[in-house]
Amino acid sequence: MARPSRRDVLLDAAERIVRDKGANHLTFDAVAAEANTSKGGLLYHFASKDELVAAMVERLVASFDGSLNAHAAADKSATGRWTRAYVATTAAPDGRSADDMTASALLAAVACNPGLIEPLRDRYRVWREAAAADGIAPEDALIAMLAADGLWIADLLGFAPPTGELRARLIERMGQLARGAG
Amino acid sequence: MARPSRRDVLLDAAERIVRDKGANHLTFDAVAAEANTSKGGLLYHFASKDELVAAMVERLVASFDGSLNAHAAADKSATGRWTRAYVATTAAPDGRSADDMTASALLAAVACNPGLIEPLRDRYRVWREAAAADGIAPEDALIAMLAADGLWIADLLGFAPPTGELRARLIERMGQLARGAG
DNA sequence: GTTAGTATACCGGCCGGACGGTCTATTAAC
DNA sequence: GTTAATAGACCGTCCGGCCGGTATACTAAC
Repeated sequence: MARPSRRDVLLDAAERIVRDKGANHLTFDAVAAEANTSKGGLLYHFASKDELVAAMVERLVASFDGSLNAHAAADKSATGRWTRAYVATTAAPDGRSADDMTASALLAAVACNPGLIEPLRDRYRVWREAAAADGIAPEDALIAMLAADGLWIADLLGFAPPTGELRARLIERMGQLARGAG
Repeated sequence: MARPSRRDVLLDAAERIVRDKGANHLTFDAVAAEANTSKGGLLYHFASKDELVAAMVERLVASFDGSLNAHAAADKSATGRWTRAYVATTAAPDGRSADDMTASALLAAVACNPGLIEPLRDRYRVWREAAAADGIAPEDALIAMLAADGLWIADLLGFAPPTGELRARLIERMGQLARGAG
């Protein structure tokens, strides 16, 4: 991975702030300090707070889409491919919970300006369509995706996220649904 | 227990603010104005913002628990009872759900002070235990619950929430899982 | 039944600090 | 020397929280 651009460094800092201190502590001063830069330098790259948060969301969407496509491309079976790719991208196996980076973008957006998640909504429409045309029962594909989202939220907010063997069986079960073997 | 109604009026106002304007617009001034009262009067009931948000979370937990127990009590079959109760409480049949309270309290807590959702975490541990001892495969119970959460999030954030017949089939499918007929 | 005392509920001005955003100066790169 | 990038002082506003004061209601002494 090449040296991250200044933009990415700043976005990383913003995400760390949200993760460690909460979305309402996402301020220019805090982000600049976290990134060891100045407010002016930060403002040069993101002219407003909405712009900063929008960039966080944009990066999250790109990252998720990339992972989704990679999983789908590596999947040999066509049946339920996109559903499996979605589940694999969203639901972390164990230990390492869902990546805080994507969570930060989402939390920052809903706290700061709910309209900023519109790009995510657009992508969701596409992802759902892909899963609906995946060759398996649409409601099975949907259950697998929604359960993956639920697991991600449970990890993120600490809502008794399943661990160990139960988690493994859960993810295996989601895979079953995505294979049309519900 | 009969809480003083004024408290509930103020909490209702706070929820409306979060729902209509976003979590970062939840201010004392805004809540007081929304409730047609004064900032001082509001501060009399909630000495700090954390206290206000904590009360929102507390009310949400009580409400959810009440609905959960009501559904469970009305369920004739013991097998998968708590799983079904959880799904029924969380996943709205169609259209808008009565979960403004959950959404507002959760968003406010996450934005304001993530530590304030601790009571919710505690309850989740209990809910999960109930579902795990529900007489059906634990991973099936878990999938149903997580999918219900995922559906709720999709509704809340507008992530292509399923509607109409697909949604009906989805909820029916969750019911199947909760009956042990996965 | 009036008076004094006390508790509850509420009002709204005010302060200090934080925040989003602007502006000008400075440095780095080529 | 021009441009990209960074620095940081500064401004107006907003926000959380405090505080002095008011109104009502209840109690009890006399």
